[in-house]
Amino acid sequence: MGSRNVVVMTAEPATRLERKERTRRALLDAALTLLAERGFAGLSLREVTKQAGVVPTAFYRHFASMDELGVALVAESVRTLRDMLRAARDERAGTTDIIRASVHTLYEHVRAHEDHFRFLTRERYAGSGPISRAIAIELTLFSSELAIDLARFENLRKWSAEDLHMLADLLVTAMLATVIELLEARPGDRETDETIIRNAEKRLRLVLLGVPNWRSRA
Amino acid sequence: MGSRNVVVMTAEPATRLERKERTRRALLDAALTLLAERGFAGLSLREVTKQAGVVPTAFYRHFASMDELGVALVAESVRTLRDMLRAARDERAGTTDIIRASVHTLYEHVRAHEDHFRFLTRERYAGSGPISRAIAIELTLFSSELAIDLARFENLRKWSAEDLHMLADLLVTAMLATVIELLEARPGDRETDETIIRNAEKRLRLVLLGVPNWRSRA
DNA sequence: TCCGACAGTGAACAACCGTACACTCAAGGC
DNA sequence: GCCTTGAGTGTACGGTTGTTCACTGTCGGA
Repeated sequence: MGSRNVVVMTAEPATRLERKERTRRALLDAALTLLAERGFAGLSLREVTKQAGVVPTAFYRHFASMDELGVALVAESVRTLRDMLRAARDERAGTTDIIRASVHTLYEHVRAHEDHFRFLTRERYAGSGPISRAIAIELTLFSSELAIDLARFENLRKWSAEDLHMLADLLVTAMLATVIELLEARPGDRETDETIIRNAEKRLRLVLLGVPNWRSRA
Repeated sequence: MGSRNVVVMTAEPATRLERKERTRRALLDAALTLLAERGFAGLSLREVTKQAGVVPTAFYRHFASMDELGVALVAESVRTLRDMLRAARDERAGTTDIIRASVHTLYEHVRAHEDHFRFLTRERYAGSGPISRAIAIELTLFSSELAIDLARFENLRKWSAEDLHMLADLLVTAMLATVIELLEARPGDRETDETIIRNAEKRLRLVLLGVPNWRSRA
């Protein structure tokens, strides 16, 4: 009560563009906060602005509609996802157990950006709106990037592009399932986390076990 | 314009319970219809009753809240899912290509009950409400049933229960991914449908290819 | 130094929401 | 044949929603 506010604002707002960017961020963060316990469809413009500490009409200075705010969140969340893929590339370079390393980077990134991952996984199929569409597009791109990565492996050198995409999609789907399990786990439950990780590794191991024997059909 | 109404009501409603059941169905069907283009969170009680041709307050004679209506929809949709599993069991009994047969039954059932499958896949992660919880529980049960089925196969005789569940989960996840692809496909596009089916078969083939070489670790 | 641009304000609106309440009127047990 | 039960009606309410409009005050370029 007597203590100062927890969030300390960087005292002087300097330039005008910085001010604007700051409330834009406040809006995005407000939405992300509210999205912890509700789907995007359950958010109202007024709620978000209230949470951001701004009057409702100010919203329109930054976004034309809630959908536009949502698409911005997609872009932001996808960046997090891409960062993870890059980190996975780097991290597995030094190790022999690629699966273990990949799942580990996944785990770390999910725990560090729960809100982004929650948003992506929840809204992916939530409706037919612009947000689900945007996520679908970005996830296809993401899967393609992974396919390119996969093409470098010895076992996969002579796989067709189509089969590589199939494999990449399967891996992405499995990974996203793991993400959801992690997000639904009771926070701080170390034991559950390890079970989920072990399961994710098993799944990947099983899938990749089939790779050497793969013979593409018509 | 001059023609009679398309839907012909079975003229006399007979008993009172039947009447009640009929408007209950009307409410459920109204919801399913509206859910074709919106998420459950985007439905309002008033909308549903209007679509059902009933006054808003009549809703409470059947459900205490929209959530309760949603849970009823889960039960109904899960029944469809279970019917599918049973059909798959029967259908694959006569064939050698189990994968092809299973994917085929999946396809037929999805196309015959698009609304149920759309509801399940969309609302599965849509939030943290009673509906998502109900779906999660039912899907776990479903996965367990599949695991029991799997245990009968020669290749899987000596797999641990944990590994069987892992495999069942993986298969369910892959199947649901196929369902979503089918639901998102442009209706009536035969070519796209076949591509999706072929892809689904490939995915399953790859996963099951790893089975003979599986060695469970600590 | 002045002046325009513009991020944020505050009041007002029409539309919709869930729900309470008093009601009608036909079905079905006695 | 009467009387209770209860599915469906109609009105009314208080609250929330998205969006409009005219406004204020300050930052930053001329």
